[in-house]
Amino acid sequence: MQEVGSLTAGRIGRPRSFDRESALKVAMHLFWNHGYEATSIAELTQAMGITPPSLYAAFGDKRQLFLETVDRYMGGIDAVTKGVLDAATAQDAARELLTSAALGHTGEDTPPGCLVASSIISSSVSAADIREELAGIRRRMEAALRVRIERDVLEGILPASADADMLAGHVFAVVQGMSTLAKDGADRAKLLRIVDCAMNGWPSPVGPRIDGADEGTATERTKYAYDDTRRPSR
Amino acid sequence: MQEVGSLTAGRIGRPRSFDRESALKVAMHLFWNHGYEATSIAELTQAMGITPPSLYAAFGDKRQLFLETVDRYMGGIDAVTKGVLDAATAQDAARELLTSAALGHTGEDTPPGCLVASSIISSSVSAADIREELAGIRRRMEAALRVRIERDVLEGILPASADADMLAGHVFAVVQGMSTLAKDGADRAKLLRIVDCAMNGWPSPVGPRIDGADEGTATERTKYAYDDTRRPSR
DNA sequence: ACCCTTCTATAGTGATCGATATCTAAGTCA
DNA sequence: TGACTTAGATATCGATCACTATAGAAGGGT
Repeated sequence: MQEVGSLTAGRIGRPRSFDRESALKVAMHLFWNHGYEATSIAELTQAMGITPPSLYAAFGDKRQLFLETVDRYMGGIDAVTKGVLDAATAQDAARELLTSAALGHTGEDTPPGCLVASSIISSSVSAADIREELAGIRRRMEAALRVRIERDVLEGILPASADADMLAGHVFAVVQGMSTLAKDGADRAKLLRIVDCAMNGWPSPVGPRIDGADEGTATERTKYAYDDTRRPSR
Repeated sequence: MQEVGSLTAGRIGRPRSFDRESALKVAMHLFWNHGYEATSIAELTQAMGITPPSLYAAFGDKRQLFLETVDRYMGGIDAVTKGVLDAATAQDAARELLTSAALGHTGEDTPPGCLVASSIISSSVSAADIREELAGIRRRMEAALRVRIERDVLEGILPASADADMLAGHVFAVVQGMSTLAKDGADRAKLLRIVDCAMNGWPSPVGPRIDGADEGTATERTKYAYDDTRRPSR
């Protein structure tokens, strides 16, 4: 996904006259607003201030451009899964995922909803590969959370009756659903209360107290400073 | 939405050579699979076994055809909201909504996911009205559940601390999210367990026992017989 | 039988889709 | 400065989009 030539100091030939990074950001916002298929090359080039040949030369094609915006949006999917696995408890990881989603879906300077969630639904036959790619991202994140939950069960932090598959599935169902609600106009406060509601169903910890475990509700923790250059969640 | 002439016994002129009802069912399945925008007139006419002029004569245009399939899918939205308001308790209504959704999203003879949820996301500028129509359907159902919850609070069945807006929002976030999970291959058992997880967060009833209130979990209640001619949920 | 109405099929409307061939402008190197 | 390399702009590609004008086919009413 990285340009080869951009690493070399002196490029021969005419240098690019637009900023690739800011153009990518514009494209991300467009995809974020309308989804993958509903965003046309014409819209993209107009908003990015470049012509179609420049877009194709710089980003490959529409598909690659979209996947690159997704990668930028996620801040690297590994960052998300790593955050889940590194959380103090599985419950913290779940709450963190949900809260990040609620905040990310209602940013002031970003379109409502989730870039990935907005594009994962639409499924014309030609975009089946895009859909599968996005589904894979969600599955990897869900798997990370599931593994984290199972670890807590093994360590006795969560009761043995805790169903990791169910809990992780529920979390990502809520993440996905909050994106739609945000697109329909739900504000940040409502989403954060939904996060609290979603976390109410978690089994109580049974083990010893965990250092650094955060038991505060999402609505108490609106202290996040969010920008759209690095987006840690979907 | 009903044809005027179909009510009169003897129609002058050549009668329609295809079954309107079964053609509508085919169209519903296509929209259900790919969403509103990703389903083309060419796909529709081919699958329905008719030509474009016949489609437009019988159903108006693509938009009206889709809205008619949605109406058929919901079995009339009033049926859903009435079911919510008539439930024994708000908690029963919520569980019923979630269970119906989990079952409807994983029917054996129907596409995975939800017809409405699959089309509510994709939002090209030209389909903004469709999107708003679907969002209105969701909002009306959510409002019905919210009213039902507030009634239980007033009657002392739910504690005064119960947040109706939050609880209703959470339910429909899960409904929406389950549709995506189903499209990604989640099976019925997983969705039903997610329903149980979602209902775990509900506040405990504080009032006297309600006759007919059902406290069973969704996974115990897989006894539903589902067909796709009447679809009570999204 | 005829007329009249409606349906169906062929074909094609302009618009837009993603993607490019071609040519010119604008730079870096020797 | 001249040779080389790449970016940008114009124009357009074939395919597909939702939709329809036209004309022939097929039935009911009398």
